[in-house]
Amino acid sequence: MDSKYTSVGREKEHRITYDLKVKRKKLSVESNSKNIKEVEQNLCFNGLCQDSNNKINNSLPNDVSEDLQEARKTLPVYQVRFRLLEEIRKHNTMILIGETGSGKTTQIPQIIHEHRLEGKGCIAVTQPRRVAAITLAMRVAAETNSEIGSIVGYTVRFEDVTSSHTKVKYLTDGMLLREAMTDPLLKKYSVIILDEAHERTVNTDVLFGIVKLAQKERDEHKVNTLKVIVMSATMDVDAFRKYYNNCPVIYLEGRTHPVTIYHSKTKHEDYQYAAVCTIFQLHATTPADQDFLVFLTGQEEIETVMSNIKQIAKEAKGPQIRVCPLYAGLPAVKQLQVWKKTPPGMRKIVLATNIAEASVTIPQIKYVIDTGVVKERTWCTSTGAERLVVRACSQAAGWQRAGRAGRTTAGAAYRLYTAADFAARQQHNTPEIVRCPLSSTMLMLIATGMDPSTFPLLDSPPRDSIQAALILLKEIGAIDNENNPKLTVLGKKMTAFPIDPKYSKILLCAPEHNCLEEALSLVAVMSSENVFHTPLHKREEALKVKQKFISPLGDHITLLNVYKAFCKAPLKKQWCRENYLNHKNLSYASEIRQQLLGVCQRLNMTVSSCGTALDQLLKCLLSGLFTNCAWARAGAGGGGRYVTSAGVAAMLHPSGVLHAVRPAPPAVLYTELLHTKRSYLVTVSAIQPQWLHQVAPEYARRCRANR
DNA sequence: GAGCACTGC
Repeated sequence: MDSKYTSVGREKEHRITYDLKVKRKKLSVESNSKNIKEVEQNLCFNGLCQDSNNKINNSLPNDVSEDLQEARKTLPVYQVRFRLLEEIRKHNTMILIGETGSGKTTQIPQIIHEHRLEGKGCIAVTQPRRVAAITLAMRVAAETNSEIGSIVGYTVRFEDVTSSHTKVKYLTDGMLLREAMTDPLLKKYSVIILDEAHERTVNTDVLFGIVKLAQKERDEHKVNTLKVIVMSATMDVDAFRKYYNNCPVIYLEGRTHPVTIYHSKTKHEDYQYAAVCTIFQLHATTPADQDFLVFLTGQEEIETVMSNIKQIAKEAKGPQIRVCPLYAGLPAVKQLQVWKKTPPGMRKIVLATNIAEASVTIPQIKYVIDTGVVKERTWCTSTGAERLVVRACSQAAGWQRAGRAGRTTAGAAYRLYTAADFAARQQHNTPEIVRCPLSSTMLMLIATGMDPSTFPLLDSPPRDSIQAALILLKEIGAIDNENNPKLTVLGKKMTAFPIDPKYSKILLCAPEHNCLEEALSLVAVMSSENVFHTPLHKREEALKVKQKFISPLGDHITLLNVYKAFCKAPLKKQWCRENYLNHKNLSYASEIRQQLLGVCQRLNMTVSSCGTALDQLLKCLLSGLFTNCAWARAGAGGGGRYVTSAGVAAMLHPSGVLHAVRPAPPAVLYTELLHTKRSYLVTVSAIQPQWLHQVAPEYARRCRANR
């Protein structure tokens, strides 16, 4: 609450209007800005451009398939289908660039299937997100007038809606990766379409390589040919072409409404402040039915700006305002507010994180206010510490954000940074694979029979990062050595679990500690997202209700208590609301538990409970997380200061239950090392130092030697 | 005594 804005609010009589006036001058915008439409048109060639109209509408009436057929015919893709077919026939690999609304994702699989280009095989279309895979499949099933799960189906985690005669299958890229672990040649597919390639998720990047190798090998061994189509919005086409041996690139026109871009003339020191000023400047001059979308970096920032807007709105001219926060950690019920229509004469202002950039679409947005920043997670190879850093977003992200103003009508985007600033930014987001931990990915590659040192990646991660992942896998016993890694028996079992390898190690060790029952619950919760929801202004209350779950043993047992209580609660949604817990994430954890239990049963593991002997569970946790130990620093007065086995000085995070405990435990295990203002251990439990010798003797000896 | 962006199996 200590923001600069609060002080503006407190002295509102004489300051708000003054500041806004000043800002109004400063913020006057350039009108010679680019128009997204123009940019799109410049991208078209090859005679494939047609002007047309289309939108995948989620609320489509599903009773009239004739209408759907008519709608299909108006799509840009439809107009050029024969030309496209010819290209697909001629080439086994191609890149297809198409903007939003070109219809590429729904139509191209259908066109291929209508002409039976897939032969006896199946057409796979990958998506980075579950919802997209599901809704696209449903749309295409409706268009082909077929039952979902027959000709057209989808596969996502927890859900497989396909059958033996499915020919067009939408699936998440993670799902196709898992299939590749049992069949690296992906023989059941004759066409694989990798969609949203520009997002460059780890999974898509790995798939690029898997598919490339599968194609080559199938060619050499005369197995049925594999056609690969990489689809994307604008992206680094040259790099992609090179990667795919100079394959052809085809451009399709999309259909969005024109969006006018405005840049600030001067640099703003404080983008939150500039955002609030811009909001009220637009608010005073535009009709109430035109909604705003503001891009911010996170929960706290959104909450601060929200309360500032509410304060200023009491004084400001213009229509009534409804402010809607939107971030992933927000309970689903509150997220829904964003899609609720406001009464006439009331304006909706959505304050969102990156979630609104691609994951969700809000209709009726007329103005986008882009602060130009994003919060990004980075990771340090040598210490294993993670950082959340606010940094300038890429040009591609800037265009993506601006495009959100042109979904329903022509709109405008206000960039709170200068045109020169924009031009100086990096063109594309840094691919995730070069900035995240790779142990899961490496384990998966090895399980698929790939050699991590020669596997073709479009962008290679730092050598350290690969090395660190292999060392960890060796450490937890998943592979036999780091240089020419082969899976061990344990490692093979680990790959059966769709979770972090450290967590699968915990589960695999649980039977010998007699605590698989508890380990399953805990690993499921740890694999889900944060279950605690702490709104800024209700923090005290949220902390108070948390008390009843707290275990003196630490955060892990506390999480277990939360999960157990959740399972027992009869009215779960209401119970979660009362206890400041996130229902969505707890339900997700319970689905994960179900899935993990299935894997354990297939592996014939004994599911038993340690009852009140929670030491057993902590030892078991340690057997997977033994590289995450920290020891209290000798002589550090007051306690709470630790040093990790990698030698990083860190403190217990104040949100943890051990934070207030005195004397501080001499040794702890932590789930996460997070660097913000200082280094903190997050999600921590106390351990007996001798446990480390029991569960990981070799590692313990080396630690001792180093300390 | 401080704050976690977003996906996925």
